[in-house]
Amino acid sequence: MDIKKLIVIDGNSIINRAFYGIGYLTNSEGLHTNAVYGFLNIFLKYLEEEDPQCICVAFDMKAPTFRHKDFEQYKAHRKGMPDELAEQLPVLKQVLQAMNITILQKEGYEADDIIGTMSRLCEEKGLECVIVTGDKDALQLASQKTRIKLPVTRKGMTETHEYDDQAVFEKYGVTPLQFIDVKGLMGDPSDNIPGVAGVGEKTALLLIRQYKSIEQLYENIEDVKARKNVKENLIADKEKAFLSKKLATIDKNVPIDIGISDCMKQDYDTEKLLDIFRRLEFKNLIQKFQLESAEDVVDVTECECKHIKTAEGLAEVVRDIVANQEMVYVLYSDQNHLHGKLFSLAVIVNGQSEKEAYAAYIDINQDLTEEYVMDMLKPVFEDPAVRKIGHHMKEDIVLLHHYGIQIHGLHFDTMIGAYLVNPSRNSYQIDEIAQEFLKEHIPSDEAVFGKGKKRLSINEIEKTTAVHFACRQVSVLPKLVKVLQDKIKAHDQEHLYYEVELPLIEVLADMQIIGFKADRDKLLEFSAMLEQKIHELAEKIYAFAGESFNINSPKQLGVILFDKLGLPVVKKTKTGYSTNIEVLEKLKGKHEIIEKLMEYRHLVKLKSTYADGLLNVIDEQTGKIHSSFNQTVTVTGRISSTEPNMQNIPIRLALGREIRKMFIASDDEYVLVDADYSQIELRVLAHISGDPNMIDAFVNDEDIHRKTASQVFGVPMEEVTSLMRTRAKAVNFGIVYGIGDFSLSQDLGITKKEAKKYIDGYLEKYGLVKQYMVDIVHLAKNQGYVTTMLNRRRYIPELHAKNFVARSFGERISMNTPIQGSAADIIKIAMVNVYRKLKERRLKSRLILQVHDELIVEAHHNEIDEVKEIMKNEMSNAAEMTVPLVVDLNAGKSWYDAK
DNA sequence: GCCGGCACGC
DNA sequence: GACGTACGTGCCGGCC
Repeated sequence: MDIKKLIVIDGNSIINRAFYGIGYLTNSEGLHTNAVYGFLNIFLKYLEEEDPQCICVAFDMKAPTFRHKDFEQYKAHRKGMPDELAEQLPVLKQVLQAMNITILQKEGYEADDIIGTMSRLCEEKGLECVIVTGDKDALQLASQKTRIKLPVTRKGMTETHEYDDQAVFEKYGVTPLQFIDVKGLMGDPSDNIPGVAGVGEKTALLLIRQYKSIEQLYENIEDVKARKNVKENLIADKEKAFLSKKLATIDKNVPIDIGISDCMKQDYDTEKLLDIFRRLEFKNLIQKFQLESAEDVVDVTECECKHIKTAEGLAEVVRDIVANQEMVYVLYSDQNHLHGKLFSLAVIVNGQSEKEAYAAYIDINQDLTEEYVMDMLKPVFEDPAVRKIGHHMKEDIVLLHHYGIQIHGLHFDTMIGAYLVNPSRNSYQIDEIAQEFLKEHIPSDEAVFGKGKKRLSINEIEKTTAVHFACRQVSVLPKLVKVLQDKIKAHDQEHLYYEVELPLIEVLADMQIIGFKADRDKLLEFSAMLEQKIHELAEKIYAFAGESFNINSPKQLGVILFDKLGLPVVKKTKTGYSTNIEVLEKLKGKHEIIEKLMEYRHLVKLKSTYADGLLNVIDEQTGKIHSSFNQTVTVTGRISSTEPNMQNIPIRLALGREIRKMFIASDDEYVLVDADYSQIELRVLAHISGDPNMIDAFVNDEDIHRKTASQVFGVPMEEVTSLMRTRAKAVNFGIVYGIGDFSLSQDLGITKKEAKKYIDGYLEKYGLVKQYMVDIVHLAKNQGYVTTMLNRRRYIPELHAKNFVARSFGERISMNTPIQGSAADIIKIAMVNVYRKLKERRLKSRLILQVHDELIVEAHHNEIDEVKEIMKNEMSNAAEMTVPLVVDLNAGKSWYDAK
């Protein structure tokens, strides 16, 4: 292979960035892994981008360098790296070794010097050199052949700034080599390089642009025109300037005995790499590198697995299940749950008396027909005395429903269990939680079935693979139950689990099964109307633009607005001009096109996401929308909704609100009853903080926003203006959602300072709220997590971040999560109780929707008053609080009318 | 198939 | 003063 390009990574600098960039990540043994993980992601990204033939990573060594000999204070005050980072350095080196990547380090030199040396070697051979570092000092190495890639964090995103010599000059107006002089003048506090007092980056750049180098600057020192004290300082600190320049100069002649050809890319040592990645629990990297196939992952103690093929075999399994009064199972089906087809199931039958525990795999085929299997299993699934243990049982309930089976006796759902133990995971797949809680590896669903278009169902893969996979999956469940039960008990979450979350599974399944009737014709009509208006608007926009283009493309729109029409650029995104609503608001009045664009955006959103989006998910057989309500997605304990998301149906703007007219009762016998909590979060806050002022407001049923305005602005209630009330409302909102002064200032279009003033004023008037905020952050820091009224828990590792942004984020979510999470607890209790009451009284009415603080029951017209009473009672009595829980009720034929 | 920009709700 | 700010889901364009 011809060598054309070398990529050289500054190991210390990149791992450092990664460490501070990724808040917190450990494997289940508590070994910190964030820095290694972040490093590898950055590393892989650049390898992909550059596709070099040669790769090396340079590291600093602990030993003093030549710079220390010149200047003993060099990096003197630098604190050693934190232990959490230090422990990851050797791990990273192991990973790199397993990847067969050359590691360069040399006593007495810094990584920078080694990098400089490698770049010199490249230049001499005429090769391209790409340097990846987080340290701007490396810019002095830029040339035609040498590019510096500098990852920077902007708006929470990592993006890369890339420099060759020209780019350096364009950005700074100095050449790469002059960059050394710049640093000589300005110094570098982080390395303890002194520089010249009072000279920062701005002044240094100006001076070097003018005088080209420190040497020439001092030759002409008399003529230097600068602020008086700058000149004085330059003269006084002359020695320091030269010393600093020397310290800042990268040594490109480090004696290393490794050449570029020694860095040739080689195959990874996959076995070693898999081993390390497993220990670090880098699951997605294992997949990305394709380090394991489904068969490799047998770490689970093999259990006896019976492949049931006959009616007699099935009968025996059923007998054993009934004898044990316990059924641990996993169902395998196609993905269409509402009308899904069951292909097979795996069950664990626990050891009873002399009989050994065993796993059984039952698949449905010619010998064991669907009807037969269902007939056999129905009594077992429906027997509440047979304890059901499964994973994601809501889907099982939905799936079995159309087979006419109602699962009873839910005993433990491992997915929900794992969620309560830690709601911050982004996946609760069986293999992942088995890894975390049992340290057992089993193949992932994706590894066996594939994903996306290529995904297969279990009856399309090889039989023995299927049987093994299913048995391994089901065999971890009993063990998971034990571990999770212990943790739930230790966390004092048994009430939350058994009385709230577990019964809620059935409620959510029912909501999904029943669905919400949608008016197809009206949606079609609405869509067509929007289509027409969008078309008209588009024509006007093209006319203003002088050409037609894709208005939906922010990229093309940016070109039109800012390049062609010359409107001022308000904000940029990572990839170009920003054209979001905030920007458009600022441009309003500057050009007629803007208002049309805003309207266009609004209509397109309504048409694509709502009108057409909803039409797409109306079930053909039922004519209803069967949203899936997920119980393990949010970190705060709220429920989420998908396909479609029923929790973001428009309400604020009149036209959008029309959409709610298309959600209707399923037939003439029914109406919708909508009940929503009034200010539930603020009431929770009043309760939790015990603030008498706020409690008073709710006990006396005052307008809380008005009251807040009166408090914060120091005027009597009746003198509160609508502007004051709006602002107070935003502050209340901010407190509830845990936003900071920045977001509040954005929301209100005021300065950050003013926003801070409001928040401070608020906390002063509600003194115990302030006390709560202080206490909760303190508590969270000490114990590592916060809890809600029902002991729902959220860990907040960000509180220990060194990075200010991450830490403040941690503080805000410490304050906010107990509020939002307790509100979620309360409405979940209410849901379970409303559902129960409707069942107990054998009513035809049924719960069909939850939107965070709102419940909708589709009520039979003979039952409306009873339903209202039930909802009101169960919702307002869901929790004992020092303030009343007020519920607003409405009934109507459509969601629009019922709200 | 994935990511970024944007926008809707609470 | 830094730094960029809740919780979600879904659509589109643009890139691979």
